[in-house]
Amino acid sequence: MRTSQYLLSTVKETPADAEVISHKLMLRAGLVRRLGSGMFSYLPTGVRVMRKVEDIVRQEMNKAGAIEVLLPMVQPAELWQESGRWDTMDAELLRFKDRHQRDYVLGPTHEEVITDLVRREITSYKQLPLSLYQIQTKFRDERRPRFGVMRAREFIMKDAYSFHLGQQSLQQTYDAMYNAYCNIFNRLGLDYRPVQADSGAIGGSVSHEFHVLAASGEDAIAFSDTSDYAANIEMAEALAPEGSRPAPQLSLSEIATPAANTVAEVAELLGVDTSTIAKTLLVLGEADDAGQQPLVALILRGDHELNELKAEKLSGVASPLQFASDEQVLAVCGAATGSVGPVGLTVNIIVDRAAAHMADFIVGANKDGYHLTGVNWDRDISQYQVADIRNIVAGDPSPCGFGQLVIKRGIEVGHIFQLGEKYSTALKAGVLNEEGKHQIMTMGCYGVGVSRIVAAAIEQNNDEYGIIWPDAIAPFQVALIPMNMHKSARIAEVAERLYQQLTAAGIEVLFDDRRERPGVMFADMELIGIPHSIVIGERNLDNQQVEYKNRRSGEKMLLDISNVVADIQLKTTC
RNA sequence: CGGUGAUUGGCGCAGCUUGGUAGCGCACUUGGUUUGGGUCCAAGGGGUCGCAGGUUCAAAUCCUGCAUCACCGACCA
Repeated sequence: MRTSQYLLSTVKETPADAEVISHKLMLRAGLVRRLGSGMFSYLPTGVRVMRKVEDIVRQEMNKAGAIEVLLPMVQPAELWQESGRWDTMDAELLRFKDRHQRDYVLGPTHEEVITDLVRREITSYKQLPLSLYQIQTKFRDERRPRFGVMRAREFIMKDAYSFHLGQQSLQQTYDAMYNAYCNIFNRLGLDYRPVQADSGAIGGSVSHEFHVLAASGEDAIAFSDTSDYAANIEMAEALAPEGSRPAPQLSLSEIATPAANTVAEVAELLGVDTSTIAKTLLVLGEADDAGQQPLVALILRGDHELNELKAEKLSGVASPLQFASDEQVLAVCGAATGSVGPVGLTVNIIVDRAAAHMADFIVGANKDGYHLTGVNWDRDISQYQVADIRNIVAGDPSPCGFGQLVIKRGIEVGHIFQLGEKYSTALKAGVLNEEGKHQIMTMGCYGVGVSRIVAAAIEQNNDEYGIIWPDAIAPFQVALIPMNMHKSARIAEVAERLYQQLTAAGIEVLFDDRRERPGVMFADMELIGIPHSIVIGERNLDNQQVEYKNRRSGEKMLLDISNVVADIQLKTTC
């Protein structure tokens, strides 16, 4: 490609609305332009990168035995009513009507459509297992789109769905997909981790997320410092502290804590560490037969945070988790939220494992402006159950039994789920099994955020001059930069010749044939992040040489013109 | 959805307090100059100042409403 016949669209100044580095660089390097909130046009360079990512994903999907399809983005509401998600999904599902006033949705995901397709096409167990995938545009009406294409409303996703006669078959495909995902991210040249995850609203049980590690990531991931264990921070189990609980030393007494309502305020007032205080959170319990929701008290150590996901999974706790109102708190314990405590409380009490290990601790006195000190389990509070309801913190022992947890941030670029029969049951998608009986299929689903990968790769690979693409997804492999070609016939001749030779050898070259000064060319090629560049100048031409420079390492060397193609082939393949 | 802020040429911004001819840098066009790291000089084109209403002799500027966008949070996963 010649720059004179290309749309470079690089800009010097960063548009004001970009916050994260990938967004800034995607705008400056001419990869995307914003059309509206969370919607982006892809310029030629952006498309080239996206195609590279798609090709790798496509190859690995095919290798894993999945077959490519293409499903409509506009989907009739009936299917979503049939699965139940028409009612359960919130405004993230974009709904609209056609000219006949029929309801439609803009597909945020395709479980409904694929399950409908498969239930019509597949009738026998002999046709299973079956894996289908597509690479296509999705639309999710995010409440707050941000970080450029990283959390856009319209984005490109690879979504695959597998259909099985039973769990064992699903597990096999799930494992194959897991490996395919590892292959994908290895080939993309990204620093990533598979982590255990919650399956959330999509449904199902077993689930892994694939995260690209980056400080700007929206998700927190917990890793063991000595084993392979990695989990979404919401999923990581907080183990009970080692050893037995210390014996009570102090007797129960009441202390005035005027104007101290938070754990931090109480700790400061009393001159103690927040870890010696137990905080009591009142939430709604599960509705009983009469529709009443009794309150439930959740007790945590003062320095720990409630994990809402863990809490709402407990029986007796309402899901989604809902905190008690001020009136409800007052009615149950006779004090405002700042002074609630478990002593004498008549509701069900669920204690975090770490909090259950405390002795001689401090709690609210259920009396405004007072706390209790020297509180001890069993002696002062007899009825309670213990559960894991907190977020893990760095330094906690790893649930796998090896090492301590460290917390890093990641960008979720892939997510695989074992869906089970959630959608196949709702849509009555079954086959005749070996006994000739109708049997509901078991499903898995597997997503890769293609456009998000582009941004994530930039988050991980950039410097003060711009993007540094991994070779596998660079828009061009080589930048060919002639110095003042318009003034030197022999530079023009060498440049043209190298361009022809490299292109003929199947190498993607961006030949900067603009009549620009050298500095402009260098700056643009570095901003775009082309991994290898060749500078042709009078300086080295007398020796029949050109200069090579590596974008990532900064390594420079002289290449003989006669060997350029072979040398570049070596550098781009290894 | 709550909070904060923004909206002036393609991009980045000033002007608004104190109403009176719409400006700067980049980019673009033309000529010259320069040529191994975003040259320099000169000339030029391009803006109903987000929209609607109000106040005023006069509104980019003051008032009211609306829209759009971004950031923080919640939500989602």
